[in-house]
Amino acid sequence: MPELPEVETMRRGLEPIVGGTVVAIERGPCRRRPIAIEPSLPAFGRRAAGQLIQATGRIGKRVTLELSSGDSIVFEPRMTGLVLLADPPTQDHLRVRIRLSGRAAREVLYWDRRGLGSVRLLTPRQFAARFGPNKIGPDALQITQAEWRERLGASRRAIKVALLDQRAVAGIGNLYAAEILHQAGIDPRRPCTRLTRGDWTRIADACSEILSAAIRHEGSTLSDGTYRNALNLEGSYQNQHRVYDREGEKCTLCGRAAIRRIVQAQRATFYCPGCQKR
DNA sequence: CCCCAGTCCTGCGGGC
DNA sequence: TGCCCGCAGGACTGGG
Repeated sequence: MPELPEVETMRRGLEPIVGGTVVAIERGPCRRRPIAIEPSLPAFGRRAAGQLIQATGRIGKRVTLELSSGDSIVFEPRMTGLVLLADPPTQDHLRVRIRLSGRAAREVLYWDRRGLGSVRLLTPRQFAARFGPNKIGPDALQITQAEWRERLGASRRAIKVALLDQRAVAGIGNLYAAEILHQAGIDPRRPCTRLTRGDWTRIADACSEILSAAIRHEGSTLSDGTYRNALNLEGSYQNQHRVYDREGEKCTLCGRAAIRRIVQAQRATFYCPGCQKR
């Protein structure tokens, strides 16, 4: 968390600042260990100041602002980062403030409780090096059925583990991997090599259905309450989860089996042994 | 190619 | 009731 639906919701919330101009970037009041900011703030400010924000974008789980200079501001929220146009949840974890001029919001804030995220200003060359096709796979909302098979079909890894590989497909994290496989009716431990053409079709369909439904609900705000959209409002897709964090509960799809929790690649995996076939 | 453990970090909830 | 420990997992690294 946040994964593709949450990051896409953040991006959409930033649309009002398109057409605005960057005035300055400065550190927020947070006095903990600083997050990764590149280049250092003075250079960041010199290069970004005066630039028009031409568009918002998203690369997997990162939000981007495309500047008229060709440079991009890239926010990577990791576990607890938020990109905000509204007041942050606390002042204490407010890391970066980007002041703007123009019709809409006066500033964009980057807030991050755990501070694992980053804010970067990348030249087109740096952008291409970090996010080229050899570094990051097709977006989970764009990937075609053929690409699913081509990119993952030969892997001997368990399908759940492969879904988390951002070089294979970009944007899926632990929560949505569980929900997608449940919807597709596939056991998370099944090796990719043992998936049939029909399985890949169901994964492709489940992926677009689950992620677009989650975007419609503005993402999932879990019990820790961290995730918020750009206006600091909670999402509601957590109410639609069928397996994630529901260990022991009866599956709402088959109505019979209890949801199980296992560990794969050091991460929790939730699935329904009744609905999801090996 | 793939796996595992460790790293960053904070807040919380389980257990005693 | 209070305190400590372990867990949450996104991206990355180094060793096997």
